[in-house]
Amino acid sequence: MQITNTGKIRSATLANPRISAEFFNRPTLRVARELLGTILVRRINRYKLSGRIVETEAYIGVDDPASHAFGKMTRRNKLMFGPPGHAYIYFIYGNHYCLNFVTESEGYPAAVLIRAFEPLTGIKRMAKNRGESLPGNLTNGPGKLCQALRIDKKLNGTSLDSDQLYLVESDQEKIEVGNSPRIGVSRGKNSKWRFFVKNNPYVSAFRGASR
DNA sequence: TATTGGATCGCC
DNA sequence: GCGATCCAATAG
Repeated sequence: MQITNTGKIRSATLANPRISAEFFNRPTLRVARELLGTILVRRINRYKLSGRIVETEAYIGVDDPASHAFGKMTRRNKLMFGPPGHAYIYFIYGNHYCLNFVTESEGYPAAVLIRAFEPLTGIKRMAKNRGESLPGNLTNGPGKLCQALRIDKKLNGTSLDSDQLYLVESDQEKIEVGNSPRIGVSRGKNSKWRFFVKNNPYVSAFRGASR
């Protein structure tokens, strides 16, 4: 713990530790599960937006037919082949961005999609970014989350060591985790690679598909 | 160069 | 349940 010369405790020393790139250099299913409950922080200038991750999905290897990395490396997916602990962001359906974190060792293409988080700080600003007032409808879906946090292609490839986007450990008690097939995929429906915090109201809305 | 379909969302 | 909207990948 550091004390400044005015006797104040530095707030940085009180903050929970950051999650390092090593956390992501592990099997993707484990990373996807263990990301639940951690805190995602987005800093825009001096503003801090943060929330607790409550829903993720894993995309693993060139044999996963639902993954962008299915088959081979392309211009879009090449970050998935890169080093772990970086953001992979893509644009989809002509309207939305999706945020992923690259996992596993360099050369093996895998990532975890962040589908939803529970807003903690900067909620008013997230609401403004979304043009939406209902707190439960700000970040309960991958496209909504990116809109609320102003995440777009400019952050593609950002390291989680950066100050714009990073993760910190949470001190919350244990959570109950559920899993299911991934949402919105046309192939790879048999793999139950979606993970979510049970009974958390900020998990994405059910859409006929799975839960 | 043209075509096709998508890790979504909001509204009908 | 459906259309918006545009980019990336693939086929030609």
